[in-house]
Amino acid sequence: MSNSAEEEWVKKWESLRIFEAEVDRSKNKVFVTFPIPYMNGPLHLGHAFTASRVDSYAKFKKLHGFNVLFPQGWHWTGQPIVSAADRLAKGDETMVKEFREIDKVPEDILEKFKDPVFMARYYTDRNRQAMKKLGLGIDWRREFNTTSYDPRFSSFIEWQFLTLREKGYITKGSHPVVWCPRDKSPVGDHDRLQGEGVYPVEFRLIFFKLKGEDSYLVASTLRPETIFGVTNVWVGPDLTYVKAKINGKIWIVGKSAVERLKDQLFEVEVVSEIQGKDLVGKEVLAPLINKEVPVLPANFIDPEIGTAVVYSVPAHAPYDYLALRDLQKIGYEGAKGLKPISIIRVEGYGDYPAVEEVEKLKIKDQNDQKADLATKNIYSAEFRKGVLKENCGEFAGLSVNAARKLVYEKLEEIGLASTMWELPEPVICRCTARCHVKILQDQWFLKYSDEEWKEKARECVRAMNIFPEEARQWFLDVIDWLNDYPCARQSGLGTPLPWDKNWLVETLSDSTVYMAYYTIAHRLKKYRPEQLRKELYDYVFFGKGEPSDVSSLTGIPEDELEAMRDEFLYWYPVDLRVSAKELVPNHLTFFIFHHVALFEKKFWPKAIGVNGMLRVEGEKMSKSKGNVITIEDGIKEFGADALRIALLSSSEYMDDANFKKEYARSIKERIERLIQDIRQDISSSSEADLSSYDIWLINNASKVSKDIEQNMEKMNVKISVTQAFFIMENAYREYKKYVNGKLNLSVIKDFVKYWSIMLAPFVPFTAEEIYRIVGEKSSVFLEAWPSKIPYDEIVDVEIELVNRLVGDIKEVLKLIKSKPTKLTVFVVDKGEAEKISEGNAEKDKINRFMKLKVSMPDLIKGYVGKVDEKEIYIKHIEYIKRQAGIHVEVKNVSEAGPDEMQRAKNALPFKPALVFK
RNA sequence: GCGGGGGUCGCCUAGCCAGGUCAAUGGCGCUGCCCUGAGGCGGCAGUCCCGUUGGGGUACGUGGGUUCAAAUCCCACCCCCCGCACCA
Repeated sequence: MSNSAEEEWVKKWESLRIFEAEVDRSKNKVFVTFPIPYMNGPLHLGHAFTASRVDSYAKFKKLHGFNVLFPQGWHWTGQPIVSAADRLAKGDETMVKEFREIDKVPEDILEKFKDPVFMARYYTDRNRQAMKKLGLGIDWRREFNTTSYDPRFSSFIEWQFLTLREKGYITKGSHPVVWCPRDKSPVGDHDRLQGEGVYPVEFRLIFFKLKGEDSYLVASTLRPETIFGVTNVWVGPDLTYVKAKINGKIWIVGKSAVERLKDQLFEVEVVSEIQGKDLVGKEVLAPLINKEVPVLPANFIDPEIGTAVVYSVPAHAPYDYLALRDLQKIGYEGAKGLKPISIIRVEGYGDYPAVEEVEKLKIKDQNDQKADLATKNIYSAEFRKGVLKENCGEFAGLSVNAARKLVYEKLEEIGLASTMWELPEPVICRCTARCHVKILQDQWFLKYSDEEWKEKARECVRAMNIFPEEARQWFLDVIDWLNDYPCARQSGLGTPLPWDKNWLVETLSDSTVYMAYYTIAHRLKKYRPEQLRKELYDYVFFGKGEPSDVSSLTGIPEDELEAMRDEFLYWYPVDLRVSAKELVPNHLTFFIFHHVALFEKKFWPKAIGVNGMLRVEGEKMSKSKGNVITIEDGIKEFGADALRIALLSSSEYMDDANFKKEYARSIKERIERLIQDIRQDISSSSEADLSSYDIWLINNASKVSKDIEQNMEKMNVKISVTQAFFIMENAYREYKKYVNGKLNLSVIKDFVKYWSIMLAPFVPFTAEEIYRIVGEKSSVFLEAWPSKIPYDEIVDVEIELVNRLVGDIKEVLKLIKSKPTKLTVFVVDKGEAEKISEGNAEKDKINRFMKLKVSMPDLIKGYVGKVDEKEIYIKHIEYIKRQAGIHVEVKNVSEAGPDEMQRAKNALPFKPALVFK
């Protein structure tokens, strides 16, 4: 179908207000939602995939007489739109290129993109068009965007957060983040040049008192339990260290650690600087074991990690062993006599795992990259299976895992340990600065760690329908795992926190209960934002207060307030929300948390659908790969309906979907051919008496209709599309073959009309087109789903038997080499069939028949001996002849001549014998 | 590492929850024939191996097990994908 024909239908739906949802208490309602997409670019096929699934369900429900609400809003909250605008303003070439070439933004528009709000508005307009063209049945009157540029929506977010705070779900606290010291902001994964997936971990700081001095060399480690194997302490001879007063002690740490310690709320007062080489040679006291060990030089130390002081455990740490070996190789005096001390027993290694690994991997020295791998191997083996040896005092016999915690606690107790956050691997910001960990203070958190809150969320998940079922456990796991979440930011777009206007409600937090806002969004548009006070929402959502009071407070008429309350009570809860699986651990779970926090149980979400991620030609879509296909382009190339089928039938459950252009193209052609064929068939056929084939055709529609009903209830859209489109098409083609082109007009009209309705949820435009061909004038969406199409099983049995016979004939014809001109089909005599099926015949025959029966479909199994097989074949003799391509006659076995009997006697019920001549 | 999902006949994909109707669905590709001036489109047939009467053999990541019977259930292993928090 052409794009312009599709657009005509969009206009028609709008003029008929087909998808505008009004409260109607005579009908049951269904409220479905698709997450608001972020407006920093055009929507792509990933969005189209999920949105089409939602839409199919909505339309399916509508055809079942439900009053359906499917609204849509836009997400503007957050940093990326602002960042993109900034980069554009600075003339960032790759950014310009992306906007021009991938997003296809016209030049005159692009110039204005340095204004982020302009950009968001522009994409919102474009994407609304794209969604309309895709045929989504959205009630556009209820649209909004999520920032202060939509002040009505902002008033709703203010209500939400004030209410959450009142209920005790918001707290203030501090939190470690990956921090860029140059940008002075947290650095997420996507903002990094290097170090993706690196997160803060806790490094233990261990204090080694300098002999004869009142200061401590502070070593950092991930493995405090190894203190029992310490042989020396390493410093970088060329690095600069400082003496600093921290928490009442004098610490000696790398100079570059000072800023990091300060960012982690340590009060640092630098006293003096000291060179690493001046520390070398001193003696320090290892805590807990009270052993004097020397300070030695090493060059593997990264001054940007930890304190630039490392204590040495050469038995279990490859770098330590290598550094020691390097010193001993050059005959370094201070390293003489130092030997690894084995303290951990671990399966797969002897006493000195570090030595073994170094030798196995043939590591040259401490500058060899392979030492990293050796370290990882030992770390992981010892963590999982290691046990502390007898030389570890009271910790002997403990697992490494347990000892790590206990040793640290003991050290902390005696005041000789502390903790700092650190990045285990370098992280480089996009601005090229090296990042470190900063503890942010005075952050606002959503208390997802709250056990009572979690329990309510679990209760909601347990009661909900979740499609597919596998996703349920995932939600429960996420709820367990979830911790307090910082819900406000200081940059980007959004709604200011009502009680602390320096902060903006962040993007995953302001998109959790907006579905409630949809119910009244169109009514709020009549009022000024300042009228939309907390009391209004309290009344609409909680029924709190009197309409008269709220009316005098807000200036909104009482009847209008009641109408809003009515909308909410009618539409809520959300009956289905669908998204891709990437949103399970965040957005969808937050959606649950906020609902159970704010609303009473009857308004908790009813169902969530989760689908896989969409790939294009087997690859993940990304701007850098340049393989992003926008909805606009997809529609232009394939048409909305072909695009929808290609997407909807690309995956089921949580499997990743794969979009292939070639496939979409073939669907486009099929749709066009289908419409053409139907048009032609209807104009060229005429009325006739009802035949078995006619009934068979309608039977197919009947079965498909029921199958789709069952599958759509479980959000199994792929199989439903297959049924509605492919199975129906195949049945139709098969029918034409049976009747040899002589279609029965009223039968195909019925069939096609049923078909148009069954297609409507999936390919709305095609459905309308076909619906029109059978002579209907308005819209297929005003029809009712054909739930009660008659079904005649005996006809299906007939056709199945005929098909089995035809299949056998073809198989034999393929095998025999002679060219027969005539076929006689010998059918078991009627009484005989019953006897065999009752087990009253020759043993061999019964055995063969039992085997045959196992391989029979249930459909025909029950009819053995109960239908007149011979009569059936005679009835369909024309079709059988056509398929066989030779003359065919049907006889009973008892009618076989002597020359035929040898084969004829092999006939079984539902398996006639074939004699070719 | 932790959690979730997967591995099916050249490629993609159905079936697995409720074991027999499974040599296994559909599409693409490929082969032959028809249509066409030719090509595309379309139609028909075929596409694991063997087989002159509808049969047999081998197959559903690998290796075991349960069962009269396993792609389907159980166990172990290998491999792939997706999340893992200040990011939408």
